[in-house]
Amino acid sequence: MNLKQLSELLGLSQTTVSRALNGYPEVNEATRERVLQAVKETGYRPNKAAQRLATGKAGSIGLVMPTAPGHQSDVHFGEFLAGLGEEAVRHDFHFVIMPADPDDEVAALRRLAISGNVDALFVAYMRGHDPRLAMLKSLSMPYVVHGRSFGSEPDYPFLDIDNEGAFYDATRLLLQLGHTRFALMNGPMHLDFAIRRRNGVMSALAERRLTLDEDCVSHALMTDEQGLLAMERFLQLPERPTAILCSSTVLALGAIRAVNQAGLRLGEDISLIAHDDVLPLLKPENFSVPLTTTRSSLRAAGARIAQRLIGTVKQAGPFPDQELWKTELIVRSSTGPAPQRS
Amino acid sequence: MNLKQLSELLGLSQTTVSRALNGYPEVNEATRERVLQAVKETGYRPNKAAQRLATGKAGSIGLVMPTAPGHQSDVHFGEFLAGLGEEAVRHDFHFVIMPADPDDEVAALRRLAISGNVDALFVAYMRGHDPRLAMLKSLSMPYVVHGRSFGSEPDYPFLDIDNEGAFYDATRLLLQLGHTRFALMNGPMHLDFAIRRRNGVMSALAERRLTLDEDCVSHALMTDEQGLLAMERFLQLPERPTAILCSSTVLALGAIRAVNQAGLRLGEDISLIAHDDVLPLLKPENFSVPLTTTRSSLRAAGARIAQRLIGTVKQAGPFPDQELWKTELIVRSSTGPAPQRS
DNA sequence: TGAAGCTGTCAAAGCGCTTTGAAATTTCCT
DNA sequence: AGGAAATTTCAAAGCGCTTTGACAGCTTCA
Repeated sequence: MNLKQLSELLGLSQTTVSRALNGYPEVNEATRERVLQAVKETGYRPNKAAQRLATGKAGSIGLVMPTAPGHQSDVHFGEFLAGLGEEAVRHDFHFVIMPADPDDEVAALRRLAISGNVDALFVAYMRGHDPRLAMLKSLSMPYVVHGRSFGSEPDYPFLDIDNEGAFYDATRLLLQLGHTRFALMNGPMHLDFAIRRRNGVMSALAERRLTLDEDCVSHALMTDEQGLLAMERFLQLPERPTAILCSSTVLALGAIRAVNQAGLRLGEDISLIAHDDVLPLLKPENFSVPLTTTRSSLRAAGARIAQRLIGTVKQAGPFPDQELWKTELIVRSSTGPAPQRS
Repeated sequence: MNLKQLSELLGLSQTTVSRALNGYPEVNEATRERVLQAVKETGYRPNKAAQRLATGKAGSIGLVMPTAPGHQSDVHFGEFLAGLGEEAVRHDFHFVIMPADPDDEVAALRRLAISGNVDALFVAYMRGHDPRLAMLKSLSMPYVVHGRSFGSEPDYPFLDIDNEGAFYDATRLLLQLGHTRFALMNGPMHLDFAIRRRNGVMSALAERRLTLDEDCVSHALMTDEQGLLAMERFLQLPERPTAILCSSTVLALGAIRAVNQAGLRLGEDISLIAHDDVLPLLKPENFSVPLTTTRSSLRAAGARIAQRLIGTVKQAGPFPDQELWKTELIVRSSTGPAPQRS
């Protein structure tokens, strides 16, 4: 069933039917009713590809999903998608996901943009000096970046959390508790958030003339296994750190296992603060020792970005171009005063 | 840059250029070279919407993502997507994801199919007597169901794991170890896999004239929090179960926390077998007490389904319509002989 | 009563691509 | 050399929708 058939059925022109459907004012209310009724009866749905071709609008947001055989999937991606979806479903938008090798991100993003399949782009997994930025600017298609790109001029639309501030505050809390030996369990080194979090830690330490030893930093995928491994390494250091900053509750999971296995007590021998993306499957308050965290909902960020993107496409008023969300520092039991030097 | 411009630039007709691009044999090799060269120089990309309109093929797989404010996102969804993506990227396919309220799945799926945006559908989160099945059959669009629908005639293309067999085997192992008091920590009751796993447990128990008490079954979202809560409930039962079957390693995470908090030892006081979807963020072998599991890679299932779907769209040979994958039962340390009756 | 202004409807063009069927050109065979 | 066959190219139609510009049919007002 297409427009033509429907209009023949009604004895109207395609024009009128189309207008009736799209809410144009110049069509008689009675006629519109009749059309709407027929749509219900026939189950007619406009062909999106044709609509897209005619209007240039597709009602969709494009994103690139990094994937490859052996490439670990990322919980954060799913959670973020849920946030995007929550908002998109309200506006009858959908997503076009282009899977791409992580090494091929720039090209994949360009393909997606040029394909004419999407109205706007969402970009994540930002790196330092990210090469996608230049391409996006040349594209004349709305986009929002989740995160930022360290080292690039911040002249693009983004939504980010204050990673540096979060880890600065967390570090200060631990300093106030008397800790002096710190370790950082971070995400992959090339990613922007990892760089900023590290900087946050370092600048808080610098204020006390402390430094972060190379041995006390781990950059790795954020899985519980990596958390376990990193923590085991830290614990074997001659000068064992007592304060751990951790880029994800998933990493913390493994880290805590290592702490337990070493016979140490969390919140006493070892203090730990993790960043909490508010993943529904892992609540910091339910850990056997509830976790002190810096918190910011990944899902909320997704919903907000979808809102901005869809709003821009629909030309529904201006949106702030750049948003920096503060994180909350929530103190629970995994942090405590530094143990007396043994 | 569109086809017309490109062909004018080359002094060829649109037909010839189109054919050259799409690998038709009736075009001179020299001409094809020239066209390919021009494409490189101009960066021309065909408009997908137009292609879709003309051919009826979109190069995309559609799926519905259940979402709503407050609706928990699901790790399994992301992992599955990674599997689909891994295969799709090889064939230059993409995904169209339609977010939809979980109560609106049937309608959302139909909208997606009729929109003309996708060539094939992937359907998950199957329920008992799933109403989507009838709709899919009426659709004349290829689809593959992940899972099955308990209570419906299995006359549709699917890929499923042998949930019943997995939990039957797991239960038998525990029976052989002398356990008699069982509990099952399952996913949401209406979902097909939950029904089958429960049946697997019950039929193994029935062979020994044992039953599964209502109090010893929990149906809930598969998060660590629900695992914790369910296990706490089980542990307070007057006749405490000693053998726990668990539908996910994520649930197991919480469950084990509860076991520890109760001062019980996993693998001694309590034996536990969990189903392992091979989520990259949670490896059963890294648990403080490595977990005995039934294993089947969700990601591999995703890749296989993508393969079938894409193959069907491209008419690349017939695929088996129905696949039932066996799971592996991997014994680690979380299972042990039943403790002596105290 | 006729010009002017609304309303509601329509025919047709156009979005960028593929594909059909025909035309132009080249190659082959007798 | 002459005609058939094969090769290469093309013009035009069509995919299903939106939108422009025109046109009837009614009101309205001087």
